[in-house]
Amino acid sequence: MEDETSDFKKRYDAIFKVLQESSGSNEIQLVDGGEHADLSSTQAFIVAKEKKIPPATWAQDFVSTYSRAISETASATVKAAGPYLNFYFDDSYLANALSNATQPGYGSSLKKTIRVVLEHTSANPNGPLHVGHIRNSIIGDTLARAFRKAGYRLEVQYYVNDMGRQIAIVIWGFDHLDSAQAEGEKEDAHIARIYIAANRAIEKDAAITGQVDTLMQLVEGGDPATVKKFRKEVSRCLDGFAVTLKNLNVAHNRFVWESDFIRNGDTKRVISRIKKLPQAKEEGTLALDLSEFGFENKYVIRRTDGTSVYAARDLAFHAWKAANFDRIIDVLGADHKLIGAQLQCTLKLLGERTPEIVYFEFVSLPEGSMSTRAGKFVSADDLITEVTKHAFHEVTMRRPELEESTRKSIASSVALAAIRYDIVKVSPETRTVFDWNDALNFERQSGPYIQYAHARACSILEKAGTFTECCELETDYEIALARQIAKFPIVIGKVITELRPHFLATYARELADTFNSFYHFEPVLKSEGAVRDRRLTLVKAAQNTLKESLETLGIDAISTM
RNA sequence: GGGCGAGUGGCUUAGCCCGGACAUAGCGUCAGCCUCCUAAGCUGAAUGCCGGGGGUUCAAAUCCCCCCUCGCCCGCCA
Repeated sequence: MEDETSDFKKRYDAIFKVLQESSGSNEIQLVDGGEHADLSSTQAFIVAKEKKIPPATWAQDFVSTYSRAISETASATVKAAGPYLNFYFDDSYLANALSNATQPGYGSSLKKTIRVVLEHTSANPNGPLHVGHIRNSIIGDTLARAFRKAGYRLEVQYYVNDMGRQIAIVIWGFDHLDSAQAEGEKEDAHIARIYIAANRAIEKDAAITGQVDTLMQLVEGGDPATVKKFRKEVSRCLDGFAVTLKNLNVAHNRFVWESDFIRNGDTKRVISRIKKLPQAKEEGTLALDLSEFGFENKYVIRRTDGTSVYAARDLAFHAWKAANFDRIIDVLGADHKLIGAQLQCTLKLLGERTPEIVYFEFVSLPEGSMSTRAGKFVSADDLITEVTKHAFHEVTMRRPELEESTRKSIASSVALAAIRYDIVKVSPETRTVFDWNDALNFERQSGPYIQYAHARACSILEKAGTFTECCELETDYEIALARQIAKFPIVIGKVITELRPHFLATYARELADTFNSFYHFEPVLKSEGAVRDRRLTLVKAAQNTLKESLETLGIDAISTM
């Protein structure tokens, strides 16, 4: 089990301390050495400035004076490359890492007691999930998996916006339009069809807006018949989402309904607390003046007619999360940045724990932004269907001898890998345009590419039979692979501290790259004796690390493809 | 108008928070590799004023200022 006391961290801290002593500086430079070394330092430049000596000279002096200390406290050697200091861990570092990496659950940490709540997806139930929504789902689900891997107690929630205007429009459509469900039509697609039709009707006849308002008042007032209708259609839409999310290997622990925060009085309670804030302004509406924090507009909490707005329910929801969890994480689209910041600011004023918010930029189509209302979107279901079809075709071309059921099973795993990886690999702040060619690409920088490396490793292990574990490495390819394997627990740690799941996507791809080079240049099954043993050990470690990486990405680690 | 984010080879993309050693990789292009562990693979080549301009620094894709372009947001919607 890796933890705060991991081998890497111990060595890092030891070297850090020596650098502190030797330079007498407050500022210590010690980073990943990349291709140069295990760790590198540019401390010489800092010291050179302070003490007016050439950096290369100081680096040389450091090596002669502190080599011994480095060796004793960090089991590492140090070399000066001009002004740069390069630190190389001794063989035990890779040997330990390799030995850990062959064990099930590699990369997991000790169980932690803090409770984390993670909210993601939370799309309005007015139509199927589309390729924009599932960016939220996949970022959120990958983070969730990384948290669990790191030993956190985690609850994943979906916040159901069941009393919004969009839903009222859907209900109006069901009441007034030809709304029968078509043969074989999925619930969420059915609801989208009615929602789109209702919006067209509203465009033609503005009077309908008044009827929609009436529905909203009825539902907030708790009119039983209206509430029942809302619940029914929202539930049906969620049933549709459940199928999509299951196909994407995305899971939630709890669906939290927005209207519950009206019913249980939480919204009222949070509003009365807000009233007491010095920033509160009651002039018909209840609103907060957050201008001292840089927010220009008023943050409205309650309408003139006494009903609450979304923000009020969201505050109640977050106050509840704050009371029950130690760390709160929300995954939201970039369009929520302003209201997210206002929410955080208000919770702070109330003295509540504030959520950490992960924002992701929009996915658009080549012809422009997506819109459920206008019916302009690529649904996640269609995406899954098309990619699976393509995957089945590819599997059949490559492995015609396999049973059809096996090919189908591989195809669905490959499709899932392609979709999830294609989305999670780009950093959240990068705006993307959905592209069928990218979605259907199963080559390098794709999920299937990483699955393929894993399948190759499995194939070798299956043919190898038993072997004696051996962690003494020789060639450059062996060492490069082991170094990459050793980084896995550090990457998991980075993903959860920085809330950036694409680090893991990049890591898994690099691990597959390194493994493929090793595979190409270092024959395993044809080698003999100790060479065979250590290469098989490496293959086992690589296979297991690829498996753990893939599974944390929510991708099946299949053993043949 | 204000706020936030982005601009990196023909296309896509990492690095930016925390400045350092030849800017990461993919697609596409070109040249190679299956009597050898799955070619969804591997090797090599060409292609970059890291949007523009200033500044800070021994050192800037990275930090600061200005400008340009694009996206999102600025509702008693959610």
